[in-house]
Amino acid sequence: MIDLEIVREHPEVVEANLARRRRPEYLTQLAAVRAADVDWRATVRVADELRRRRNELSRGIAEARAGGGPSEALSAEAKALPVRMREVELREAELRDARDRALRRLPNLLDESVPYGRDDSENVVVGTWGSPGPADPGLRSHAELLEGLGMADFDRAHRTSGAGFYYLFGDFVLLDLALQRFALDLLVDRGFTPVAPPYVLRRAPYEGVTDLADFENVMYRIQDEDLYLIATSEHPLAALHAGEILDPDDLPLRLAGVSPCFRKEIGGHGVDQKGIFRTHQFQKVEQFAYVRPEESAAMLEELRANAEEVFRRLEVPYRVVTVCTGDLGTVAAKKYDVEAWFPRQQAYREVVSCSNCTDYQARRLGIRLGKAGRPEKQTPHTLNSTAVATSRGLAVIVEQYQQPDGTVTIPTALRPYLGGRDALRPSGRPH
RNA sequence: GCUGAGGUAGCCUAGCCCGGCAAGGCGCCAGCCUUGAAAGCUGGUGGGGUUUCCCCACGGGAGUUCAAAUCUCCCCCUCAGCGCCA
Repeated sequence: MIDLEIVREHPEVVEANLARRRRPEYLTQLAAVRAADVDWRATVRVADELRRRRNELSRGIAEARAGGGPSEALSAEAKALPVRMREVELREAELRDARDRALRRLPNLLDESVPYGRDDSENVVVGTWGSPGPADPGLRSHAELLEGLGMADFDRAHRTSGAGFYYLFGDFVLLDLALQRFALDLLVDRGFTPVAPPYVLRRAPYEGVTDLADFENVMYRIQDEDLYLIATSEHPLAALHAGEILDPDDLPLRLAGVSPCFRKEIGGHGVDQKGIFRTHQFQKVEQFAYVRPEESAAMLEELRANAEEVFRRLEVPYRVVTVCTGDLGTVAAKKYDVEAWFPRQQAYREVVSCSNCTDYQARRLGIRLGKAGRPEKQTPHTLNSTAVATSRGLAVIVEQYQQPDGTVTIPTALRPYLGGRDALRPSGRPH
């Protein structure tokens, strides 16, 4: 959530920033926040005065009784006060709630370097690596290849669990684990601490890490429980320090989350729907960092460099885009996507999302900076980035490394994790 | 799931039975002292406001009352023991 102080002191700055997101309702919401805040402050004064008088009378009654004197006159006035107070305090609470609800719905302030644009077609390419191969009509989709190898069964999974789920088999399962371990080792080398987080979160901490629309559209809820399946380990990693005071000397904190991810909304249409590119469930190794405010811009580049390094070592061509103002999510101030080259589709598709959430997440979670015994008002920044998601990461490897005979060569970087296997070959799993 | 104990400021704790301005310790900040530091001493150390003062804040909410940390009701969370369990 945006700092209320900034809204009060520099409303024109906030307004100009929100306007860049090209959603007029944000400006309406901002106006609502400001109006409710002004009214709230005025109402607080009235309520304060009533409470002051009541406290004064209460003390008078207590003193009169202690001195054995009469207190009836005071009591008479005191009895009349609560009626008026109830009314004013109700108004005070309503205004505060209205202000806070509207404030929480406002998106993060955009970083100045975010390009202005309408939608993902106006994201700006900031780097490419490797060269996409020429179009080849003989190339097969990853789903087709995996089924041919006996390493995935989508049809049965659709019957047991619905579209968006899958069974994986044999060496492909080992490849999945190898890819996770490969990414994790790379991060550990670079100072990250691996974290196995809880796969469910309560609603209260969850509201701190994401916006409310996600509860309707994205998250699976456990029936009759106040628990939601995580959509990414970013969420439990952000909630990890909710309500705490972090020592700036301990920052930056680099965490590498490993977990399955569950998402109801998997959206979109396009070629090769079948497979593991868009799924309700996948594994992900996630980078997460808590940093001092002045460090977050540099940390965003660090996380991005790590994500790029994963795909370089896998020798998968990719490009990096800066997500434009119209396509940026609520929580991020700036975001890069890494898009890997899918040769059959002849297209770059998103495989990594790398975000600087600045103080937006941390403030909602009640995280502050401070030394022991000396909490400060300043809020740390949080950042997150995919290292590798082993749905899309696997999909692109299969497409990129497919051979004419239907086998799939294993990237050199992953072979040490696979006991010397150099290819996925038909497993002979009976159908 | 059952039983019990708890939730008070950055941390730890008292107050609750018996309603009347939230006490104390640690940590932290400042000052004094000191060559310097420690110790010691003094003051300060939650949020807000129209800032000599006032209001709010004791897990959350409702109620009783002139007045609630304190009494009543509902809910949430944590810990311990028991039960169940890979």
